[in-house]
Amino acid sequence: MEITELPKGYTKDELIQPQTKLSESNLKSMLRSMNLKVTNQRLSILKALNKGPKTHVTAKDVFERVSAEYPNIGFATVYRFLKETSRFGITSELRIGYAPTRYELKVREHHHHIVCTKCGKIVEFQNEIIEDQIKKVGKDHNFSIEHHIFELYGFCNNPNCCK
Amino acid sequence: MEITELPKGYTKDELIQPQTKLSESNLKSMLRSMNLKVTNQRLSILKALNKGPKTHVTAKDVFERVSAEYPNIGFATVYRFLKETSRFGITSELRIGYAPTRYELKVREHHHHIVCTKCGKIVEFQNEIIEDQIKKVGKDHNFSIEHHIFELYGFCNNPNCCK
DNA sequence: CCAAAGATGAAAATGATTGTCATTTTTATT
DNA sequence: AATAAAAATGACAATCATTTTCATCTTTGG
Repeated sequence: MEITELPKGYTKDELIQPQTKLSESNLKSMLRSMNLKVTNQRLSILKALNKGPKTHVTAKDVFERVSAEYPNIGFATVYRFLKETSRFGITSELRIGYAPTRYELKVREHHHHIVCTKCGKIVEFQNEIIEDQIKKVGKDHNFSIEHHIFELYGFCNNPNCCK
Repeated sequence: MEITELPKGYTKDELIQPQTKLSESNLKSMLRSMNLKVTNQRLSILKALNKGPKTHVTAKDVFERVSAEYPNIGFATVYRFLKETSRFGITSELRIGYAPTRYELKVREHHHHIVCTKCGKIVEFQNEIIEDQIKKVGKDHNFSIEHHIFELYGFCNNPNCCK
């Protein structure tokens, strides 16, 4: 199986941190901190990003969620704004395999993913030793590391995973 | 600067391992090990992959190199075959930022990349501690890890890097 | 040499993402 | 509250990497 989409949901214990509730004013100050104007569309997009249980969402996912509230919203608006959130560090971009880019609000703790290439299951993990090594590698090569991509792929050894 | 292409060349000391020369019969047995028929186009693509100094090449790069020898080769042939090489583990796919997929022959030693997001410079590195942790993470989460993506992004602190 | 099985090239299709631009909204300032 | 400048929006076209399709050609085992 080629991974082209993520699983529909996650069980709670596979998430590093449960979904956080963000108030309207939280969201507004997010926008202000980005020096962007506060619009209903943007608030709605941020709300969509913060809506569980699926926390890594594509522009299409967001578009669908927001369309319910704003039936006229354009695709470009969603794309444009998602890109800006990542530019401003509000979200992180997940680019796994050939699937469309996924966005995730950075209110969640820093973590990485293990992807099962058979069933598409995603499990999150954290590893301090790796984070320390990343800092060391940066120092050794005289780079200021700003961010990193780190994804593991393999097979989950679950009995319920498709063979 | 948004990274959309890699730098034209590498200085020797930034490469984990210099380019290896592969003989025609090496290449042919590669193809046989993939259970694929031996065609001039495929040999030419493998040669292109093995031609330095740029070791991470896009389908377009390969297409251009091979076109010199086979002016009629189709883009689809290149894409199709590159994808197969990666499926068979002959190459690894590099997907950095929004740039087109890059392929790299796996005759080179396993390594990762640090990408300067200002000037596009790429430096390769190896880190045993991280490799060990990857194994550990897989074990801890009951996954058989088959491969991983790991790329660092930041700024190279070189005086010659564009500010 | 011959007949599958497989590979190729040309061109169209796909699908995510981006660009354009006329219109509308936000917001700081009267 | 009215207003003007700056910014955002939506519709839609354009890009661009990658895939598909399919009719034609090659490879390869017998």
